[in-house]
Amino acid sequence: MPDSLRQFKAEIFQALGHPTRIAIVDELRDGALTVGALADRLSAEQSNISQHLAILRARQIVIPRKVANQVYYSVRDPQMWKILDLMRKYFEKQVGESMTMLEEAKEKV
Amino acid sequence: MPDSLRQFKAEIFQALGHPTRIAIVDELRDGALTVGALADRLSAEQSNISQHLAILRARQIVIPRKVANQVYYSVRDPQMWKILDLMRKYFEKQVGESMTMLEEAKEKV
DNA sequence: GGGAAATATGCGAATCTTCGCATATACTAA
DNA sequence: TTAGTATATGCGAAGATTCGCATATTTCCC
Repeated sequence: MPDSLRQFKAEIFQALGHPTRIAIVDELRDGALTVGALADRLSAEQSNISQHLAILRARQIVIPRKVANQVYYSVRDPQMWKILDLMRKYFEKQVGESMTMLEEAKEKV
Repeated sequence: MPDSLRQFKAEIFQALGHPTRIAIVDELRDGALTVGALADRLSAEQSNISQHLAILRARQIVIPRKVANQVYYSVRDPQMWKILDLMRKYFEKQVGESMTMLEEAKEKV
């Protein structure tokens, strides 16, 4: 794999490597939202959300659309959902396996 | 989405958010490798690779198998490849769109 | 047991991240 | 223009990451 691809992947992963940013991307599933709306929904400081959006924007994960006074953010590429959904499946599988291991351990007592 | 899932996703993404760790996971596609082999292939310090492996291990992305003197690492869940592959597709689509935009910009000159 | 090889860990320096607060900027409406 | 709302940015402190080097630990072999 070329270095450039690794670098790109790492940057995207890193951008997604924060709970608040995951939450932002998730909130945008049903369509664009303003910064204020995001801050409300996530109970976070406006400046904090704005900073996280700046990171997502820099990686082109999210794009701004200015309407009058406000800025609507939306996820640029719907494929991003697929990545999150795949990660959810991964999570469920991991949890399932952990449960199985716990059950097996219990039986051994 | 529950907070726990967000937290989990963020932790996995963050673990993948470094070029060296992407490279490690990629090198393991064809099977387990020892720490030394990884350090060789990636031209990195042994301790550095070991530290990155510790991070991947903590997130259960990678599992160690001790054989005599050495430790073979392998990726725990093959679904991890799917996530990386999806990210590659995402990359290719993004690059494609950037190229298109460049072309369009060129035509306007 | 003693020495060598493979891996993990401790440490400190440099860098990066994250947050809240204050403030700048952009736009609206009167 | 002035006041008000929405968003972005600057700043500094606290904490996290990353790296190389030195060293501890484990295992092997003689």
